Amino acid sequence: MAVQRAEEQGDTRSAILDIAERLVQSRGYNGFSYADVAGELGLTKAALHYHFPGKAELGEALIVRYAARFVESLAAIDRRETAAVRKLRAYADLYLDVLSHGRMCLCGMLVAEYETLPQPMRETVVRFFDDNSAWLAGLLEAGRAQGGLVFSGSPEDAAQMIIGALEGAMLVARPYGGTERFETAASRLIAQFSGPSS
Amino acid sequence: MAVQRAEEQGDTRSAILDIAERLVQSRGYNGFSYADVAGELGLTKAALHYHFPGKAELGEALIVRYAARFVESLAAIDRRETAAVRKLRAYADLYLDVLSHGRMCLCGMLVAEYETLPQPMRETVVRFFDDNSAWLAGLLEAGRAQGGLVFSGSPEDAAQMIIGALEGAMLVARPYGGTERFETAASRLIAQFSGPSS
DNA sequence: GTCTATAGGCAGATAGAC
DNA sequence: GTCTATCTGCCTATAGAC
Repeated sequence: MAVQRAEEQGDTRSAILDIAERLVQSRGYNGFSYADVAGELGLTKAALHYHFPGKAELGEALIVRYAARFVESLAAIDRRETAAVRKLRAYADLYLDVLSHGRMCLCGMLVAEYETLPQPMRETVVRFFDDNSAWLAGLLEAGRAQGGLVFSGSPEDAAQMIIGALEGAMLVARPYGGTERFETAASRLIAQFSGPSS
Repeated sequence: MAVQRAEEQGDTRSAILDIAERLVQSRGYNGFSYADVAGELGLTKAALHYHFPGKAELGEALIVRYAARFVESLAAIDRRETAAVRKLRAYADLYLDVLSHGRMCLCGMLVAEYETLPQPMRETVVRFFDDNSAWLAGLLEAGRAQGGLVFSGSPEDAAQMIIGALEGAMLVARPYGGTERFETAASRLIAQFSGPSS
């Protein structure tokens, strides 16, 4: 059955991505190896090279999938929430969900190792932040127009500040365990953009 | 001359630390090697092992020196500035100075790789953040009492939020080059703690 | 203090059988 | 698709000469 073969192929590829994603999010791109992934999956390193020619292609695929899921999550927020403050909270909860699994944001981890990344990975990581910034800036601008959000300066600058604050809060929270540190920081951040009424 | 020998010994040791520090701040602990340092210094790898038995000891020494210098910078701020808002600005400028050399905060980089670090390095990295948090919390508390700073919640929570925001702003700013992104984010952050008068 | 030489291991990657 | 076998290179680290 061609369908089942395709599924199994997709399953192996997905399984590789799942394991590699977790390893990168916890140990970094330079902190994991093909041997690590193969060992967990019960395959050999050579089998991995069939699905991904090299570590650079695997890394690139990781970012592409992660970014696509993030974009979908943003679209889901737009469908689910109407109030700008609630959208902002939902955005922070995306980060919280990652941290609750003991992980760092994939792109936050990779941007730390930026200078060691192959060029294609660099560009895709930066695009992740640009996409996030654009979505957030749109949200902030609309929220200010509607009166639900209050802040000074440009929406773009505010968006970049929020992204940095959330990434940094995740980064520093991890060694302390749990999500308390992040949640406290995120709440304070959101409160700064909430109007006096809410 | 015993004195000169001691100086030269110290010089080599310092030179190793200088190069290794820059490499870790730009490439990460798992992104540099003894060969990199030895190559830049014009020595062999074996010579490095005379000064630092292993990579773990070198890494530990890096954090200890970096943290000591940071503590000294905090003391200098306390001597130089009186207004809490100006101290806060000076604190952010410590981060800005690092970024202006194209580097990430040493401990911000290491905390990303936390799970791969030897235990002694882990503890020293966490202590860096605890020390920063304590100094900042004291500053915030005094500033609020004197009326120069305005914020809600505990000084400790606010301090942790500030540290995370500054580390994250550095992290995300690097691939874009320059310091503009960081400065914009830092200014917005500080403004949030400034009273309406200033 | 620094060197040469070398050990032992793991990295990413490839060839070819099945 | 996955395997075994292997390659080349780099890694951290050590021994011993100078």
